[in-house]
Amino acid sequence: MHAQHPALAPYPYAGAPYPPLHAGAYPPFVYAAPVPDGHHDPNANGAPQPPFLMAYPPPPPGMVYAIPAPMPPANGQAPGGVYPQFAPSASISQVMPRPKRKQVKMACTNCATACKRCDEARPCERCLKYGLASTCVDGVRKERKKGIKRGPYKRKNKSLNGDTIVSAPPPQGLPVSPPNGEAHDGHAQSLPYMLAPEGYYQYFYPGFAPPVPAHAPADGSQPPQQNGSTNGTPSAVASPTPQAPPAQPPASNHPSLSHPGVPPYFHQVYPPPFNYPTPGVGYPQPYPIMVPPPAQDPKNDQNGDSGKGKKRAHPSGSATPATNGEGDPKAKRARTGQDDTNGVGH
DNA sequence: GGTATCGGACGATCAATCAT
DNA sequence: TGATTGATCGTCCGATACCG
Ligand SMILES: [Zn+2]
Ligand SMILES: [Zn+2]
Repeated sequence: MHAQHPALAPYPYAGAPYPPLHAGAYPPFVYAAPVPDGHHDPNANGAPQPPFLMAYPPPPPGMVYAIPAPMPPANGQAPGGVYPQFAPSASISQVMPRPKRKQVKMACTNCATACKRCDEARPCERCLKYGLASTCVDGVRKERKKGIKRGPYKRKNKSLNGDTIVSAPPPQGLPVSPPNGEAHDGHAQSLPYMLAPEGYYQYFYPGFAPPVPAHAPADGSQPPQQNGSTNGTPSAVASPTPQAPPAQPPASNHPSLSHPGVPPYFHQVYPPPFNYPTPGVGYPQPYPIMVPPPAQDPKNDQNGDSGKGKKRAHPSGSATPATNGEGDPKAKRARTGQDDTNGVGH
């Protein structure tokens, strides 16, 4: 009930893995390249003129920028600080990576059951809020299956430029994985255009010609994808540098690069600004033009989830897990290791 | 208005593979 | 043996249903 939504508040809990939205230090202004859409007036919606001057939006809830962040309070709380990133939009999505969602290592049983965000604290925020503190404990991770055969791997060699050359696997060794080469969801292969500084993730702006010297397109034109199907999907662009992000556990602290006065994003190529008029003024609505078309490519949807929303399976009239599924939590997570639906419970 | 439900995307982990 | 790949498992977003 204490809706603490500053401006687009993320999550209630303070120990969040991502830094607070500080007005001043955060969103610098950046330019988003005009949408190369050829025809169809971009301003038709009242969107700003091409060289959009925008500020970085506040961290979308649960999202984090995949770049170093100022260390959190260090209260033994959230493991890592990562900067929130922003949700790409249609045009942007072509080159933009999507914001990364940070997850807690282990959600408490209540949150897990309810499929809601949890936090590191033990009576987690949510449980506290709903008075479930007493039952707020983390569940038990099931052990991963072993002895599963896998078939040949595709090797991705990298050139100095960071291009990834995928060497196709044996023609017939059809592995047990999706034929498309795509791991499972859209986790596309990364395509490093420009190596990010150590410990940083790779990021790009759409249509943004990075200050790359001459041979920019890294020797010719190396199509970003290896699957050839996703024409530059968001996720296809940046992902943690494929080759082992050097000095940092993917999820957390980013040691170096703490420039006193200069916010980290300055050192880093950032995701395109979403469309926010001005920071601190509340965020009315993103400019329409940036909004991606309804779903087409399910994998491409905004936050990853696309056409969500479903009908209730059963009238909750029965043993509905009281306040968050304490009722029969485990029952949901019955499935194990299917493949497609990922071990999702429910 | 709030909370509950839940499909499915996405993140993180780690065993199987592969290169050295 | 170390590095890399990719499947598995877990988290949780976000739409919808239900309830007071
Ligand atoms: Zn919790
Ligand atoms: Zn809890």
